[in-house]
Amino acid sequence: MAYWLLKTEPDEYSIDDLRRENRGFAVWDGIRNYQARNLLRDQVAIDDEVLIYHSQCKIVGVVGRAVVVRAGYPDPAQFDPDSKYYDPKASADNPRWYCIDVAFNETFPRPLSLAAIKREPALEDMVLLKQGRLSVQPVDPAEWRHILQLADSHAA
DNA sequence: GCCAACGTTGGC
DNA sequence: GCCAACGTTGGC
Repeated sequence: MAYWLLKTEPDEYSIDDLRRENRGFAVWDGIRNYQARNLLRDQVAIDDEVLIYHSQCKIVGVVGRAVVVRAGYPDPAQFDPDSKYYDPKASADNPRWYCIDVAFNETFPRPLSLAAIKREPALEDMVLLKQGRLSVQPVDPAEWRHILQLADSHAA
């Protein structure tokens, strides 16, 4: 059982979009970075828990959480010529990119902003702060607990 | 919109 | 395999 952080741009796809998914889950596709791909393919497992992070927006930060309902499998978008995620170098025999399925769990009463995360000594080693550009990243169990506590205390 | 950081590409 | 050029990400 592991913890992850997934980035998304809310203008493209937000946690509200995830909450409203008719099927009850989203295909987390379009990840086109090898380090993130390796995590999706090799590490992320069903029932792992996920922080949803909004980037490139007004309030940048962790906005809620979700759960992995299907482990890594080849991203169908890479085979679709009409998709912006199409990759002509990928084939069914030799897929390059992987996706997972995630289901909504909760939206925090208030987002935990990046600025607030940076203020927490307990979170100073988060991959988020060390490797800013990775869109799928591991979260340490202690970091996970700390973040949920902060999110709870914001509810008061 | 700017710009720093970082990932990818391609010539050699 | 190096490294410069280029493209993208993402905070501000």
